[in-house]
Amino acid sequence: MCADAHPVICMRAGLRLITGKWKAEIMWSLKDGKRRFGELMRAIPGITQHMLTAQLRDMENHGLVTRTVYAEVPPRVEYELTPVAHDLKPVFEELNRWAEQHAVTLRLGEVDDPEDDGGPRK
Amino acid sequence: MCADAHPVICMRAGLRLITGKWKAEIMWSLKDGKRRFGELMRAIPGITQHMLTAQLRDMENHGLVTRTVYAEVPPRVEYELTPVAHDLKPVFEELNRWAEQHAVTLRLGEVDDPEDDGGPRK
DNA sequence: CAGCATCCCAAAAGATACTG
DNA sequence: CAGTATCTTTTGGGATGCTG
Repeated sequence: MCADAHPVICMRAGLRLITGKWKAEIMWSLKDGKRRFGELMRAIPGITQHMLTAQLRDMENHGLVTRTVYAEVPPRVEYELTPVAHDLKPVFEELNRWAEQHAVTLRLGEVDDPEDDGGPRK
Repeated sequence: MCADAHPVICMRAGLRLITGKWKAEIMWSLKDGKRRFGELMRAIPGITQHMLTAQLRDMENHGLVTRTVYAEVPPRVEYELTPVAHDLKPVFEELNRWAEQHAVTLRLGEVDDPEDDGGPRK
């Protein structure tokens, strides 16, 4: 279905699923269990409602998260990673290892957004 | 320098370095050794000169490939992965494993480009 | 609370033509 | 051969306002 082509084609398709400015952080925020929409907003500084909604929908369509709506007032919606998404853990672990190991060489500090709100880096 | 923030921030920065429609395929084409510009063009169907040049320059700036120009006529330029890029192998291996394992669930066949040139799928 | 709708901008990617 | 230079298109991302 995919492996009949070069493996790299399959891989590239997979890579696209976890690509996007916020997907990694969303998954990171969900790795320990369910989270509500508002919790995610607060857990991910800088993201807008629009983007959070969009990326969650995207991930939902690709089977990476489940969305559960509770018929209550006020409304409550919970998101949770699927087993498939949890299976990505080794990928992220390897990536993290690589990124930290070569952070200096890669000048990772300069790669990402200059969204420095003036506050200290923690 | 990067690990002082949440690990996910560092990882996201690293992820951006290998993100792009062609980077994975370029690295794949270079994994067994040096290649000339024209060889890469032929090895990566669909890529344009413009994009190949741009991505190679980008990767060069990030220390993922080296570019060697030979003063000959006709000109010859060879590209090669750096050790840092080779170190990405485990990441790609895990990603590939994940993608192939869940190809059906993720419907990876529908994710990527519909660049079906009319020929049969293999 | 958890969104959707709308408009807008910037970055990524692609087409095409030209060159040392 | 291995690129540059332009231009156009596509995509991703963001700001703001409204709503069940």
